[in-house]
Amino acid sequence: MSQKNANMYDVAKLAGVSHQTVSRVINGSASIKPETRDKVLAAIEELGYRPSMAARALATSKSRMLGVLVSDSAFFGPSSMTHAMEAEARAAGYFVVAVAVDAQDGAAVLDAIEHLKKLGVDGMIIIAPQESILETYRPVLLGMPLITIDATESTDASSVSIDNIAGARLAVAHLAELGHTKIAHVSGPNTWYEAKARARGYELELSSRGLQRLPILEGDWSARSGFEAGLKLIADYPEVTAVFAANDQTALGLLTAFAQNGIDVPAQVSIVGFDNQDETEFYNPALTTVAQDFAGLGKHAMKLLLDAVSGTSLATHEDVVPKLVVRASTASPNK
Amino acid sequence: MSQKNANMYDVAKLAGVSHQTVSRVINGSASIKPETRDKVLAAIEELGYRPSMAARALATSKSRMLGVLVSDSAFFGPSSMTHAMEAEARAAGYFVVAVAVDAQDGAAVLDAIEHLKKLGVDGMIIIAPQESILETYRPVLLGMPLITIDATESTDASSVSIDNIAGARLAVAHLAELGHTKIAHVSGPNTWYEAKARARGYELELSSRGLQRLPILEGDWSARSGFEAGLKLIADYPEVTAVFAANDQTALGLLTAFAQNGIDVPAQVSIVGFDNQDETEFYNPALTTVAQDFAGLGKHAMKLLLDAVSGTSLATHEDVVPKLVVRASTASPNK
DNA sequence: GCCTCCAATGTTAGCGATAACATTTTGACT
DNA sequence: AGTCAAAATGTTATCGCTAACATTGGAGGC
Repeated sequence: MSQKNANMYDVAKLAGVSHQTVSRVINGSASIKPETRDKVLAAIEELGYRPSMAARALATSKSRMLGVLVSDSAFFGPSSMTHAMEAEARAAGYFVVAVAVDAQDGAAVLDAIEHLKKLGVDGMIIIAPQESILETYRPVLLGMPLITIDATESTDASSVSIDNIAGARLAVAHLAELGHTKIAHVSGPNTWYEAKARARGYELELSSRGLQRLPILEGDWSARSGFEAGLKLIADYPEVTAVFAANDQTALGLLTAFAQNGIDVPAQVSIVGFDNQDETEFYNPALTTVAQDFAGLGKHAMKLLLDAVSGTSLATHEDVVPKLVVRASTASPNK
Repeated sequence: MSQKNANMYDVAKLAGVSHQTVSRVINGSASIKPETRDKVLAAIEELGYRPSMAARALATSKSRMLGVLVSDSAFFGPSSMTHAMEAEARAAGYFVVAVAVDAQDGAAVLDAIEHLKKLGVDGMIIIAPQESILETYRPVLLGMPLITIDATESTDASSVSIDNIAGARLAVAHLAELGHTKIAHVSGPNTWYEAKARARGYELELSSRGLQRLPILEGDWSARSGFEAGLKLIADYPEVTAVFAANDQTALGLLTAFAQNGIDVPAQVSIVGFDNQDETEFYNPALTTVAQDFAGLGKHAMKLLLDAVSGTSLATHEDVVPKLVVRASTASPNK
């Protein structure tokens, strides 16, 4: 038994045609007689032939590989997003190489991009949660199809974003409509686009309603930072009756801080999160939050990249609009 | 300006040497005069030359790409695990292509494996949480370096596992030592190795202590299933004073079910989770749970694969031992 | 029946690296 | 200085595919 994998010539010989004909069959060329195609297909089957990606890549200078650069801070969104991207790419016969790095670490990001270029990816998606990444490294990526997922307000055809401002406004509007007037915000780190956009949405909605803006407490997306912000709120801002947290984990920390201090949510304080992670429904109380369609976003971004790579540029900018999920952590304030 | 990327011959010409010498410099061959090396390196730098992975793969029949097959049920562990793997592989100059599929769907798994073989990966890691994957598809993978991450009791050199049985026993022992005698278990789906191993550990620890074994409630890892199990426990097993949940999310559901029914945790019922996700510290009350080192596991698995692929087989089976993190959700029962 | 044209297939030449072998330096030792 | 092995470098073939051009064989027009 020959261990060596069959190549195109082996298939050609068995099928009694030239290797080029085999190539044509594989690539679905138009002018192939059905019976020839069948012979070739049978030979392929018999030999268990699998085309060599390496040889194809060498001949076409297209690797059919796509790079995805993710921030490694293991948050909820990116993981479902990358899975969706991978599925989409795979369905189109592409391969995804995802690289996770700390977006804060410029050298690491550069290194990761270099790594992907070394591989010879045909295009890239960069999930750019922080300002640092985008502008600095764009030059390095010149000439390469690139889609970014960010929270900027750009309407670039090569970017996809969730409208964080709209999402934040949704959350704050909900609180305002319940009758809250002292609404605080615990933000994410303000080096992050998303954190800034949500904070911006918070401010915009407040001012459009003529409500007083309270100091924004800066967190770091973690439950711990939410917890600490909660303690500070209790100590320094007793007038606050509602808090908009930049993400669900922060909201969880807040929930715990209030619970431990005997403050009832939502009777005394209302809390809204952001992301709608699976578990939030079972927080105590169930969390009112802003739902993001991460998977949909990832899928859309990958479609754009696939378009760009294959030349059929249907690329359009799409703002994914988040929506509010009202649960038990919000109520009208006790006057 | 020439758009075309420089190749090895361009570098050779600029450096005034043969292309083979360039190849030697790149691959760190021993017999190269330092000054020649410097000339070549300078030329590489000047041209911004990057070796073509495709050409190299074709010539060596090694792609330097590794496949990782993950279950797409987006749980906590796999994501930190794959990140750790990717980092480890990248440091060794390898590329990781991760494919996420529903492990339950046999056709999808086969398809994913086929996808990776098509790419020509040099080896694979399969995170095999369910029985279905492993035995069925091993034949398809013959001859390919393969590391599995599972929860079996095998001590195969090509597998890595977290000792779920030991972890479960830790949790149950903790409860028993607090004085609990009626300890219930809410398991994961019993098609999963991990779920079965944890249930097994639960049973083993109980019987080694001569404690009564209660019916195991089967959940599906979700907070919802934990919640529902909690309601059933309250209705049907009022004698239960402690619950060991198969994972943290299930524990969260339990926490909520008890809270909503006015049952105090830990005063009336103690709860232990499994995984030690970041947020568990801020559950209300803070969750006692079994910590798993997912990142360490992923890193170790990748090291094994790298060894296997590069021939330097130092491969050893390693059982990663989880450890208990005691927090506020467990206490001695009120007699 | 001959020519044209097009569909179907074949032939040859790279893509950019490494492998294997050939050749030229170099330097140590007589 | 002359010899010879070892070190350094060069040459040629090859990996498995696609691109580009070349060839063949009928179907249809006149």
